[in-house]
Amino acid sequence: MPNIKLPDGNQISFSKAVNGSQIAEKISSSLSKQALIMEVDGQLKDLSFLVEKDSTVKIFTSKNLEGVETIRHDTAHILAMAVQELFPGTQVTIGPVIENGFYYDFARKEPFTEDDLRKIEKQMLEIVDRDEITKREVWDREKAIKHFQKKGEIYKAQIIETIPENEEISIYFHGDWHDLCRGPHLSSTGKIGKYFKLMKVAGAYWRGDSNNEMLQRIYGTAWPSKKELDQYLKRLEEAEKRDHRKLGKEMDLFHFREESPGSVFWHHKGWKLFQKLVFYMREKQNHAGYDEINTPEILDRSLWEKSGHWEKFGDNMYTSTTPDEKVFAIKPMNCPGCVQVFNQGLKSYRDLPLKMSEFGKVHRYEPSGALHGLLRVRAFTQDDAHIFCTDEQITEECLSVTKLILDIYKDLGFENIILKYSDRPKVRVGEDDVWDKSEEALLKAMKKTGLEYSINNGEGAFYGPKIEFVLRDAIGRDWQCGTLQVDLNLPGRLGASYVDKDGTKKVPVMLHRALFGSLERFIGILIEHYSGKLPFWISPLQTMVIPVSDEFDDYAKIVNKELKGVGILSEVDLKNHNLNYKIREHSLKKIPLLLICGKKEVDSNTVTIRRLDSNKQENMQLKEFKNKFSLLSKAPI
RNA sequence: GCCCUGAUAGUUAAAUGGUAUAACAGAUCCAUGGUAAGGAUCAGUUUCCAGUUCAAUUCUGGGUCAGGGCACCA
Repeated sequence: MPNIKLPDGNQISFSKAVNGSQIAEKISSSLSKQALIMEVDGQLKDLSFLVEKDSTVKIFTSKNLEGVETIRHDTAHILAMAVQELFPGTQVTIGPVIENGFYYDFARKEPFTEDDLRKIEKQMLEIVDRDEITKREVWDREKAIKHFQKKGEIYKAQIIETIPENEEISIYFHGDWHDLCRGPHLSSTGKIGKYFKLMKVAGAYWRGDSNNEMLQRIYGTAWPSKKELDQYLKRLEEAEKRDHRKLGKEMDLFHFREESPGSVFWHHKGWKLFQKLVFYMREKQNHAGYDEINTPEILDRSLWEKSGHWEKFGDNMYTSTTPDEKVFAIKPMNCPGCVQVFNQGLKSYRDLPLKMSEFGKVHRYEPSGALHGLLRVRAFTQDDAHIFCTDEQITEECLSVTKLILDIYKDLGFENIILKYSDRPKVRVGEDDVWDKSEEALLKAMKKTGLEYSINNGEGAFYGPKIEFVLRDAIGRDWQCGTLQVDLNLPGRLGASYVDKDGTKKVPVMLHRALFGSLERFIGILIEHYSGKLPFWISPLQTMVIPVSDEFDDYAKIVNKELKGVGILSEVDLKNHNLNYKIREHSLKKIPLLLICGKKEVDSNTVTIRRLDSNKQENMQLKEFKNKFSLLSKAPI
């Protein structure tokens, strides 16, 4: 006699055990048609699950996230089914739901081709049309392992072996085809609908471990309706349009070449953008009490051995041997050099906190497969700083770093920030009790910020725990940028000390922090966030002066010169093209303001402004324009 | 580093076992123009190194780099 409690508070009583479909039908006939999956006392279940005792039940349709995810999960299963029908002998492994879709990993010698994907899609549609009923069975563990081993499904057998003892081994059937799965699933293959697409094939290690064999992963997307599928595909297209590698080329900002993979060749405009950001940061940091320093790029091996980098970070370091056989390393981090600056001269507790900033260019030998435009390079400039302080000052300094970071992100148009906290990694230097102290101090500071955070176990730096600042861009992607690390190890290893109140020498705490992280990477993110349409003050070319015809070249040249004179980044286009042509060209190059000069402007000593992405015309006295926009062209400090 | 896919004027693309095709950009000339392409005339050791072949940009092998992933990470 189960009493079923519904989310709206209503209760329905049944005279005997009922399944989800029957409950849905009782609620309304339209719900029974749309029902996909249900939740019984907080656990997701198949609609065929029999509810025997009093329970709270929620029914989900494709309007709920749970429903959509089940559609994706089922689509992954049907993908596996289709692959095994078309390519017998292929082993199935795992096929989880991911954001916007799913993937399935297969073990098969021959690679899947693009053509194969289209064939598989066809087969999947056929399976949907067959509308095979889903059946669930619970098997004995040993029976299941033997069964899958016998079938040649070695990976599935391995998965079963790792399922905890207290969990059921459930097998889902669609006709004869069956697979190990926790479930839940839709009631038949027809329920997933036809709005899915296989996107790409990729390699992926078994269990995500690079020591294991590589499987073939097929990625797919699935949605409840054609409209949603089309919207998703459209969004992907839009994201491609703002790819910083494409825009960087079009806007003439930078390029890469074979002679130095992962290192940027900055063109003039890209470098201007870079310098503007550095200038802005420098001012911000000066105001926040930092002293800028600069340290060598190449340092003797012995320093890296002392700091621990040689042992813990050596695989990522470039080294160099001189003609006289000395071994140097090109710095992968700025910290050891900075500690050496701190070590010069005696420091008193009165000097602390001492904040030293450095725009340090570092080199890291990243795995070739990791390189990705500006977002992952081998040579990059950090807006780095190291804060030397006492134990008691840690929390306050961490808070002031956080404030600075949030302030800067806001100026650059990012307001949506989350924090990620990472504690001690496996490969590390220092004693555990020192780590205990560092982790506690950093965690305390982070909680005090009141911002949303998540915890990543084991992902700290080798010398200390860290907070990472993750910002969300205009199209909802997350980028990890700033970082803040508490380090109780390196100062001691490199012999840093200060004289305390009582006259004894003490080892200072060192905080490592970067605001953008890497200037290169941040510029990549900025370009994508703004689709190349950078705010006026950061834009490396702010105005283009365009004469209506060559009769007005002289006036255009004067305007250009006057704008440059007040610090506006301006150029004049005297090429032999008509006005329409030039407007199109410079709009595509994303120049914020086009200034048109013709007879009207010459006679009245004005310019006509055309803003990027607007076809409105705005006439203004040249003098007024200069006053207004020279102010706007400056960084907001 | 690992898996898959690629590499052709400055850019984006097309084609072919036998002289490589176009658009745009660039240069020159004509048109002197009012808010997203006005018209005409001029350019590649087809990524590198081998091999097969009378002949390779095309087929085969290798290198390098790039793209999509995995692993790694700012």
